[in-house]
Amino acid sequence: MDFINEIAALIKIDGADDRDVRTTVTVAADSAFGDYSLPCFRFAKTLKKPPAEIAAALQREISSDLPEFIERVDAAGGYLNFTLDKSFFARSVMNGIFEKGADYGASDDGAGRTVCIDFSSINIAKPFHIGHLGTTVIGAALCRIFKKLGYNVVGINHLGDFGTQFGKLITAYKLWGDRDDIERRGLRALADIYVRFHKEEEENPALVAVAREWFLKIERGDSEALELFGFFKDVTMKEVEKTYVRLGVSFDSYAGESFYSDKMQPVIDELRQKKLLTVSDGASIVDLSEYGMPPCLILRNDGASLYATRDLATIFYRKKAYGFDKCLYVVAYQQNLHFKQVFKVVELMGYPFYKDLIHVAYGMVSLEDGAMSTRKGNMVYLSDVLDKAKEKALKIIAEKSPDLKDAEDAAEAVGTGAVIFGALINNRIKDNVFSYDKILNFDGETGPYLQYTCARCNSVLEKAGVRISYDKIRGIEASFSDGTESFNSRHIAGGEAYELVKLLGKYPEILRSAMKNYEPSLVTRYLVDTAQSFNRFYIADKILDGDVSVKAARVVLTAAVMSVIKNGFEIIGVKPVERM
RNA sequence: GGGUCUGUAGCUCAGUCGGAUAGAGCAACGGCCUUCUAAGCCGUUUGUCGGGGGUUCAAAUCCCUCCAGGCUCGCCA
Repeated sequence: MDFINEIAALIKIDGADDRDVRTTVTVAADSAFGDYSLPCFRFAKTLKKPPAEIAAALQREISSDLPEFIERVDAAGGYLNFTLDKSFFARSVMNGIFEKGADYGASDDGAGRTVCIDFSSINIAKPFHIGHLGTTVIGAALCRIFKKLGYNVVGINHLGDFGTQFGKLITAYKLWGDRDDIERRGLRALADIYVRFHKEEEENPALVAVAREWFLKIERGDSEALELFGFFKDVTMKEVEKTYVRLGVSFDSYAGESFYSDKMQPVIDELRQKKLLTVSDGASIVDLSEYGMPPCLILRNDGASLYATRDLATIFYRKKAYGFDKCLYVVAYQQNLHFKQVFKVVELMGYPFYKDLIHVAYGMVSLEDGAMSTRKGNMVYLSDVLDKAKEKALKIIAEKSPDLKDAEDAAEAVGTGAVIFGALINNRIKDNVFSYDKILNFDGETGPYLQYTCARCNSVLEKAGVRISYDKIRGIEASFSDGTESFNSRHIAGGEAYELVKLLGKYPEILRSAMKNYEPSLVTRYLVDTAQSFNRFYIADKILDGDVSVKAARVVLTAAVMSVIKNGFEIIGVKPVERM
């Protein structure tokens, strides 16, 4: 139940409408005050009374007829503080978690609505590096969040599989390529000849003309060119798929740039017909000066299409094919202007759904010694990062849990978990300087910390003789209580236990907020808060101790924590670990 | 120069549609394993919330302005 709304409904203030009251009710700054508060200062003017007096008067009114979910109401200075009935509240939260299990926090808010999410969008024949980590895990998390809230989600990997770069690659391959080497070393071998091309090009500019020729051959459907391009694409997809599997990421569509190469002409025609296209320096542009933006380039002076042209074709195709209610682009903020321009052009073309196009921008990754560059071969491969993280996890396991079975699996989960967590803990707009020291830190606010907490829960539950899975969680409370009591305030008397219950109750709201703000870090951060709270509880209140009913309640609470953490793990793509 | 984002503890960051003493983690130092996983917990220490104005009963949060940094500004994507 929504306690803020329930509480707001109790409060009647002359001259203030219900909405004012509802938006003023807040979560209490400190549990010592209560659970929720109404600061009365803003009503002082209309009521012509000091805030403290208003609070006191409201306190008298409301106290006379308290609903069962409120234990007490206090006036403190200008604040009116509400303390919930802990038993009622805890039961309400626990029941929600046990009844819904894996569906806790789910809703049908998005029923009948479709959202397209364009993310990861790697380039064929180029390294899958740490720069791609952000878009990949943020996009995947957003897909899961929207799905959980009832939306139909289409995850799209908009492949970079079009452009002169492929002409360059074929040229390089014809000159120095070795098919066996490429089959063996994959993207690294392709990167090598690509780098070499750029080096040799400086001394031999004629190579560029050769590259252009090869790209034209691809476009014209020349069989050799297509065969080679297909080969590069196969090599790429085979290799990146392994990394996607490790990250737990999948897509509904891989339609990339080349897919739209024959879908641009109608857009160009429509722009012309709507008199939006003007010619400037030989190029065709949409003038956006009226909106304080540089022009959007549609056709080069040689008539070739551009990035924006393809993005427009993509938008109209997706609208037609999926009928999206929202289309998200999880793309780095370097392209802020590009998307602003393209969306503006859609608006100028007269399509109201321009409002549903959203650029979910995220910060850039750089190396400690500067920016990454494919051409210079200066980059960190994502698969290397995952490998090193696993290796480190394996080392720690050997130290701390030498008897662990399935150490390999645990290390893979923990290492990958650390990497994913690192990309999802901060607000997505923040820049990131990559360092192995940082990403391989497993102490404090990290993925392994969350997994460790999960393993701790699991261990307690095993000792308690409870095997937890979502479908079985429902019976636990019954089997552990002595039959005469259900979850009540005595069981959560310790401050830590109650704080934990409050946090668990917040999860559904966190998911909604993460969706609204396109911000998976809210979920990650919430999991950290919950894990911290559980670990404090674990130390403060010995779980498998005390009388039968207190013990039962604590075990139930532990099961609830594990359930919610696993639930959150599914969202952010971190794998739970039973032992580590 | 225009646009835009960022600026909070030594470092990395939460908190920002205004609310009660500004919070975590890392790093440092000191405690806690006679048994629910010490990848943990507790304690100590550190703040001109970039500067200055303004609005308000109340500002890290809203407005103005300045400063610093990132990104971006026609034929790459």
